[in-house]
Amino acid sequence: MPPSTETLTAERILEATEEVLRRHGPAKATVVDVARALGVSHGSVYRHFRTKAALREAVTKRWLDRTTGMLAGVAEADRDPEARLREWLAALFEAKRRKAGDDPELFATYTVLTGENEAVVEHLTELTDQLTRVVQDGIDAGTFTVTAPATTARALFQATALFHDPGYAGEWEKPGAEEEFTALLDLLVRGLKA
Amino acid sequence: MPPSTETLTAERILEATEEVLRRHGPAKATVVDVARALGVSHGSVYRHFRTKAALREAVTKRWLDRTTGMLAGVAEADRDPEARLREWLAALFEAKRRKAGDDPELFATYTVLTGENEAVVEHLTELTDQLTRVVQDGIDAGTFTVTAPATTARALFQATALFHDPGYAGEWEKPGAEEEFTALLDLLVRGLKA
DNA sequence: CAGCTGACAGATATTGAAATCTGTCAGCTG
DNA sequence: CAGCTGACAGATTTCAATATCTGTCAGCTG
Repeated sequence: MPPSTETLTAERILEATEEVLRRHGPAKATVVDVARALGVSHGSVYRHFRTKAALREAVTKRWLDRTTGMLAGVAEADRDPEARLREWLAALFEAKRRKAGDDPELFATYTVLTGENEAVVEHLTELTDQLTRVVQDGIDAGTFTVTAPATTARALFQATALFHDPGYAGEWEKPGAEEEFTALLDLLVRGLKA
Repeated sequence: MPPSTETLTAERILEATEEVLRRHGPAKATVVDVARALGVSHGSVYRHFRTKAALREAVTKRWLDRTTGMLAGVAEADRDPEARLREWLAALFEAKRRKAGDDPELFATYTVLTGENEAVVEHLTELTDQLTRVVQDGIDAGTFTVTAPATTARALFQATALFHDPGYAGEWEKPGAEEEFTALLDLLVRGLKA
């Protein structure tokens, strides 16, 4: 609507794309819609993003990076490793649950987007790397008695998939979910400390 | 094709339905197809199953019960609880992986069917009940030091979702899958024995 | 008369023609 | 001339007409 006199930047296109996705959903959001929202021709959008897929990937990466950044803070906090591990996994669960609960349609939109992207692979790698660092610290501190931090971190991440994989979003608001998460976390921490 | 002279039974209808599902897939398999395969009118099928959904549910239940029965044998074997637990989870993973690998289309068909049914809830309950018995035996034998067998069994089942939930079937044939499964199982068993 | 048939109404799926979208590019504009 | 436009070809989506399916039931058949 606002034809705007500002220069057309990748950043402005990404913002407009998010808005169009929010309004129309992943199936109906078109590059033409994005151009219209910016008051430019769709050819201009293709000057900044080679394909529609590249544009969607960039928006997805942006969204995933917000979570990654938030969790990095929790992972690096200067506390004892067990508390940090518990806090990190709880923060991941809580962040996902909040997003899914607050705006289910937008969450569904991003679930579709992450499903069609390769960007999500890097994201998962980054998250398990953060977890690996926490596990390593726990080993160094003598709290955890496991030997392979990277393998263990992957196992922890996979074991808690039910509480962060978007495919299970429907389970997150059920009554016993919090208790089940705690029970699982307790079992895993027992395993780490042996 | 064979109009058959035998009586029309629920069992024969279920077999024909499985065959039609195998041939046409879940989206295109119709009650008319099933009737045609049996050489009867579709009205006759409705004499045995009130709705198409009921028919599909019966076929699904049948399929799920095969796995449940197989695992019951593993769960009841007279061995030490830790070995039984490992064997049970490995058998579950192996059974799913084999089904998905041998006939991906049929597996996809049943994945759709289980997704639309309530029958799957009972199935999951039955499986966690089997696991609970193994955990209980482990506690009784003094091998496992956890306290709540049912809660722990649910945690174990959820933690291994990546290796039995059809949604992750694509991961099962990847190179490191077996090692990741073992790593996770080791961590969980450590937790049980504390 | 128990069990099956086939016609029927309303719901759902298929189809193909028309509309829209993606990605390109020659040329316009400031 | 750097950046934008708008027309275009081919791919994809939409939409409405048509066909098929689901579930019922009155009546046929052995």
